[in-house]
Amino acid sequence: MASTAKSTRRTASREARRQQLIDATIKCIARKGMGGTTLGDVAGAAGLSQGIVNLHFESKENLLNETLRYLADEYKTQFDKALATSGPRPADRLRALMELDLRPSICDRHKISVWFAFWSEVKSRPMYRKICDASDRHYDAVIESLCEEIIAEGDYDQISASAIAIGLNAMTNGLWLSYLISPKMFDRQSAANAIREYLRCVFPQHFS
Amino acid sequence: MASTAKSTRRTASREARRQQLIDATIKCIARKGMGGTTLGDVAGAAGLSQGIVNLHFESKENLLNETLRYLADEYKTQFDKALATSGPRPADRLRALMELDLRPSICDRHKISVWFAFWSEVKSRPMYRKICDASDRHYDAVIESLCEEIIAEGDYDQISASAIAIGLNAMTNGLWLSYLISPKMFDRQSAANAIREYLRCVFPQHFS
DNA sequence: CAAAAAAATGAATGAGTATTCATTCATATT
DNA sequence: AATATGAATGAATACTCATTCATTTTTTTG
Repeated sequence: MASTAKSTRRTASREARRQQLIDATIKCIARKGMGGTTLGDVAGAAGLSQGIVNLHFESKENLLNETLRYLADEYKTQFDKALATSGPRPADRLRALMELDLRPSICDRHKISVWFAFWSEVKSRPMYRKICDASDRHYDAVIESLCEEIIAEGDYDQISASAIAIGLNAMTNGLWLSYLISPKMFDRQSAANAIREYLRCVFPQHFS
Repeated sequence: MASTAKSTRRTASREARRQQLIDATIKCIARKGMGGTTLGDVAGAAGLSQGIVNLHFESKENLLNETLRYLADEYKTQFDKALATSGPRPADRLRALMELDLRPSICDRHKISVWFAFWSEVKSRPMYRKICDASDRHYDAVIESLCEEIIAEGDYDQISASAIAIGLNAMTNGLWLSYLISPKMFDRQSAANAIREYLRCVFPQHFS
């Protein structure tokens, strides 16, 4: 069953329980899609009872909002950490960010399908857009300023940092989609190749 | 409306009715998301009655499969046409394909959100994957062989046609996502810039 | 034109689902 | 040991939605 391994406690702190339910939600959306996920499924996956989600989250809508917020926070944490632990040179930092998106903990088919589930409803649920938009702009800005530094360092003329940043960001998201649709054909390896080839062509002095 | 202008006929050919319902489905998914779309909504959007979908499609599952198939066919038609009407040189043909993905009839926020809705359920609905996977591989193969021709033509060393094709494909899909999430910030213009910049760096002799 | 066939309607059905709430139970406090 | 607290349960409720089907409307056929 699902409630295993945790402990023999039947009660947990409010925060622990909420996190457990968010984890279960992610698992269910990956397995059955956003539309196919019921509160019963979520409670079941968490090894808990029927009414538990409403007890901790009031409504399904709220649970989904919090789940997206968790995914966004989780990504931001890893993003910041990747930047913090990377070398000082802008090329190293950019490389670290690109590697981040292909790390197994992030480039995981289950999680990717959950991201797409939320993205697909961005148009009908303003809250989803709000959460995604804010983060995305931030990542774009960071990558763009790294590109600017690299351009300033090297002998690169007539290259638009903004266009490169937008393209890089788009490429990583698109590679996730390829992996989601054709996991056999587009593994992490070929995705890494595509990004490496891109960086090699744009910034030949820095990436070779 | 869809069936208007023709005549006062209240009945339409089987094919016309099916298409009308598929159009209504696309409209509903764009407006309310995949999960929020009911058969009542679809019938209403088509200006027809409650049971109409089951009459023409047997089941909701069937309607959704056919809708995805229609989207895939529609894209394939435009893809083939773009290739057919483009110049003979591989660089021109590649440019034509890239422009295709940014054409308003394809890079339309409603339609994009529907694509994402289907993609997000690829993992839980094998049929969706089957439909998407086959087309995607074909487009990748075409783009890859164009890249190979371009590489053979020019003085490009150590460039992997496969990696470039995968990257290009991923980038266009990713740009759709950016447009979906931040339509104000990522318009067609900046998307076109990102692709142009990429091609300029990879194949400088052909794209400048 | 009459009869038969086909298309469309929309009310009824029943399965499924989010939400509520009275009750149970584990834990902490006295 | 007795009491208090609030987490958790799971049956009951209210509601939504896909599907069915008896009936009506339209088209086709002989």
